[in-house]
Amino acid sequence: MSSDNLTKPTESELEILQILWEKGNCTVREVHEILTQNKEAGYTTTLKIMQIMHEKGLVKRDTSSKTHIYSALASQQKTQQHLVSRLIDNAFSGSAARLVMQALGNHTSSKDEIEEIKKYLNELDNK
Amino acid sequence: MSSDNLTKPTESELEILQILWEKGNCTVREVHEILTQNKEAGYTTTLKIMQIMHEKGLVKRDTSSKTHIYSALASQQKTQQHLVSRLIDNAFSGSAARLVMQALGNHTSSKDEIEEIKKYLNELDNK
DNA sequence: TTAGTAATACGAAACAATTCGTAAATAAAA
DNA sequence: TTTTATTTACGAATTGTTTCGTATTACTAA
Repeated sequence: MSSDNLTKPTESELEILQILWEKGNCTVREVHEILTQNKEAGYTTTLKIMQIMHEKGLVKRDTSSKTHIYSALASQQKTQQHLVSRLIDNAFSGSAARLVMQALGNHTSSKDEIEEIKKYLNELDNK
Repeated sequence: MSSDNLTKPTESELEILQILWEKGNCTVREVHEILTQNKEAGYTTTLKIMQIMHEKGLVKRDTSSKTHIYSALASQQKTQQHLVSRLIDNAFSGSAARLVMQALGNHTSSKDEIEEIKKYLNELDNK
């Protein structure tokens, strides 16, 4: 499958994708500024990874001006779906329920969030 | 932190850990047989990975007889917890609820599983 | 005892991801 | 125009993972 690349970003690539998903269009500089709020990294490192992401088809870029503008090509929905499925298979013996309970148990979720999930479960029932 | 290794197994290591979590004690041969039900791999490859896991402290082994007996040292619970947290931070902007819904929406979960999760959510409410 | 089988140990090759130095191109400022 | 700063491009070093060939050791059966 040629779309394999689209769903298997590395961790560094994921960090960048998250920024692009949220911001839409970004220069390397903008992405780099956000990245380095949390961790150390050289500018050319960020640049290189984004160039590789372009080669892989994870992002597209507008090169009409000297400073290129990047945006995500990999869909947030599909990427998340793929990562979750892999984790379920990989570490939870294929049981989505076990992953869900692990996720809810240890990440402090607000009452609102829990209500939302209940609503969601009821909808699943009615199918 | 020295326990970092315990919670960041590679994918190959996770495959093996899953087997050890389920079976308890295993020889390399046993693990290898199970692994190769799903994918190709040479015996010495499986062996090598298990040896590295031993160096890293992910597994322990009994070497009193020629055929070594391996078992998991990394706790299933802690490893899963760590992986889920990372995924939530990494790909779901920190929202456990979003991950949960993604997980439930795309993995076909049985009615029993869904009931179990509902029960679990109600318990969470009562805390 | 000898031949064959199955195990471990070890090292190195192959591959992928990350990091960064340096050069070249472009644009902006002096 | 000349200098300075910013950007891209490229290549190479580093690190980590996976894979496997080969040697050695121990056990089993002929």
